[in-house]
Amino acid sequence: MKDIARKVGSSIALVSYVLNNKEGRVGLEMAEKIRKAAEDMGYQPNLVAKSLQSGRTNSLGLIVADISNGFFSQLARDVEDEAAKIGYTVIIGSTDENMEKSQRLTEAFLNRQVDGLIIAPAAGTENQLKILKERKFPFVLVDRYFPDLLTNSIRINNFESAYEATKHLLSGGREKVAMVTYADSTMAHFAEREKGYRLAMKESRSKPQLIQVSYSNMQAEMAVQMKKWMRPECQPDALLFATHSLAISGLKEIRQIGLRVPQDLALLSFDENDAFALFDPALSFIRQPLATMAAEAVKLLFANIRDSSRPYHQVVLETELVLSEKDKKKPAVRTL
Amino acid sequence: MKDIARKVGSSIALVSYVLNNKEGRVGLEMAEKIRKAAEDMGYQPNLVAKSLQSGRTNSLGLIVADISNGFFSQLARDVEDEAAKIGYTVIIGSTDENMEKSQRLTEAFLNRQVDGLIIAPAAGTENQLKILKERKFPFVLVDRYFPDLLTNSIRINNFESAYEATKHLLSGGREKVAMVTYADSTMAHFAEREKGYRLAMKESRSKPQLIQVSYSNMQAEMAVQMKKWMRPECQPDALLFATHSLAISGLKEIRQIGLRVPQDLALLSFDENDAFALFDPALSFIRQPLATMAAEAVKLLFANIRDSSRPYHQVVLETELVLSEKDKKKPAVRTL
DNA sequence: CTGAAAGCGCTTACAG
DNA sequence: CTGAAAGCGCTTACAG
Repeated sequence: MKDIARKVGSSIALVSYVLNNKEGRVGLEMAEKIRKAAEDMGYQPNLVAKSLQSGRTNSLGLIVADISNGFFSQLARDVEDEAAKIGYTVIIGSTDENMEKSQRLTEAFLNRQVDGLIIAPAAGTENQLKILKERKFPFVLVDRYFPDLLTNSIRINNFESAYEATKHLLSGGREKVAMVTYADSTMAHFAEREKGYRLAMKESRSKPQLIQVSYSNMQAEMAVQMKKWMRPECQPDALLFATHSLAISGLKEIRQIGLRVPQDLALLSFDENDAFALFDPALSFIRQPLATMAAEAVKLLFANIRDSSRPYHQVVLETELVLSEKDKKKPAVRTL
Repeated sequence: MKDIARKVGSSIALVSYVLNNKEGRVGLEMAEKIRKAAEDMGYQPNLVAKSLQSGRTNSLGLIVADISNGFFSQLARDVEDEAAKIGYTVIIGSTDENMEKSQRLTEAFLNRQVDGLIIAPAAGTENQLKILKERKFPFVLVDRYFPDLLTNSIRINNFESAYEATKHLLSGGREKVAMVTYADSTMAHFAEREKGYRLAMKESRSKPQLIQVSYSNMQAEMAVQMKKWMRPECQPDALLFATHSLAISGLKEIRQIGLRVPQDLALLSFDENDAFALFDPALSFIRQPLATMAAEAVKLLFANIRDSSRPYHQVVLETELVLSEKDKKKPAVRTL
């Protein structure tokens, strides 16, 4: 800008006005000269300087468990596209479900002066969120949330989704439907999925059975659990997976053990994944509306950025039970 | 910093020195007071101001085709981890293989004053890269590269990988190995994969056969192509997929058509994917060393940032042919 | 219609 | 050992 001003013999202020299209104030002739010089010299604004001045960076932080996880990478992509529409850039960080990493990421992003955060919070991060609330810093939770902490949030109807999915499995003539979920998870969205499952089981007078593995040692524990449960004398006849990661991990073991699907075992999972379509038979699954989730998250966040004392909004989205061809056509019959 | 200075009754300069541990110059007593005040007041540095002053943002831009693609999301995760080690934050953008989007992203990232870029360049973006070169802006290409444009780059040995993979398919008693790749792609890495395939075919006196689909309309074209080629009279007995996206798309059609793997068709793909392990039989694949790729990319970029006239480095990494159990045990026999 | 000046939050030579 | 000052590249009241 300094160079442009020197070249056309004006003040830096005028250059700023023209280049920001605030030129009610600037002479037409001068404006034209400035625009031309800027073009010729290939002027590109320094957004860092702009941010320091304006207090806004037009960037937002996205904090997820793991960006290499297909669920979050798709969400990230959708957030990227939504953010781009309003001129925002996205910085991404992965917590690995670890409180300390979450804390570090949050601080790093705040220091970088992001205008807001979209967070799929890790377990145990309520306090970090509370502090953000107290500071009136704009953020929106996605996927997960804390029932006791009022914030902006986007989530799916976890309870109903799990309930319907379990009902579907039961309606196929299955009785011993087990749910595969995370051990020792305190996250409300998993608890709700479990509750939905339990209610459906209760209504059909079946005994609920959880198969649990830890997040950090999933595959090894899945191997142990599957070997333990998939013996003829106690074997479930259907499994509901709480996430696609659990399903993929579980499918590997099921394949290994040599169980037949759906004869021995019917399967249904939360989330969508290429592997589900390619498994034989294709898995039915609960599709989350990720694009909508991203759009709503960005919308809420942006509204919160504009008005930091805006009331909290909670958006609950509906899922879709996507049945594979085989699941649609032939209600399963236990053949064991 | 101003508040801290006022509270302890020092100048802002001193606060800066102490908080940046450059305190050979500051009295011990004063230093201690400042540190305590900073702690009490919960001081967090404004990195935007720091960046404006220093001319460095400690952030890097990662430009890929699509962050929701498993290959790139894993790469992004590895880059994130490597960058974090040296205090860098990663901004991610997706080009959708589109030149204009690539241009916009590059400009946006430069305006945000990223210290450098890691780019999986889209076709036709040589000129954008040339401009970066002329400006001596630090960047590193990953995955793809342009043979006629000397830059920092990390890539795999595409030619040899495809050659070995094709050899493997041929060694199983197959003859009509076809390669599935992108139509009208001008990217060198795909050309090299094709060359490796062609050489292996030539050496075994087999006729090469390409099956090509476009990136933007992959699934629909894959359906057409697969129906066209997978008829008994002309059907290949093995397929080499140039990327995991092509493989997943192709597998869906193969499943649809009802071909038996490996009896009718042996399969092998570049890249790794959960779906490969869960397909029956599990697919053999060419594993790219993504973590190493990310580590080398960040290392090269960082060296380039420190020394912008550093000579260009080209790193070529080796891949690993990962054979599924079935591929290892029984060499396939044509049973059609 | 235009310019000089202050300021965003920090760093760092410079002078004492 | 410490403070006053200039400056990073921009924006925007203010005064003319």
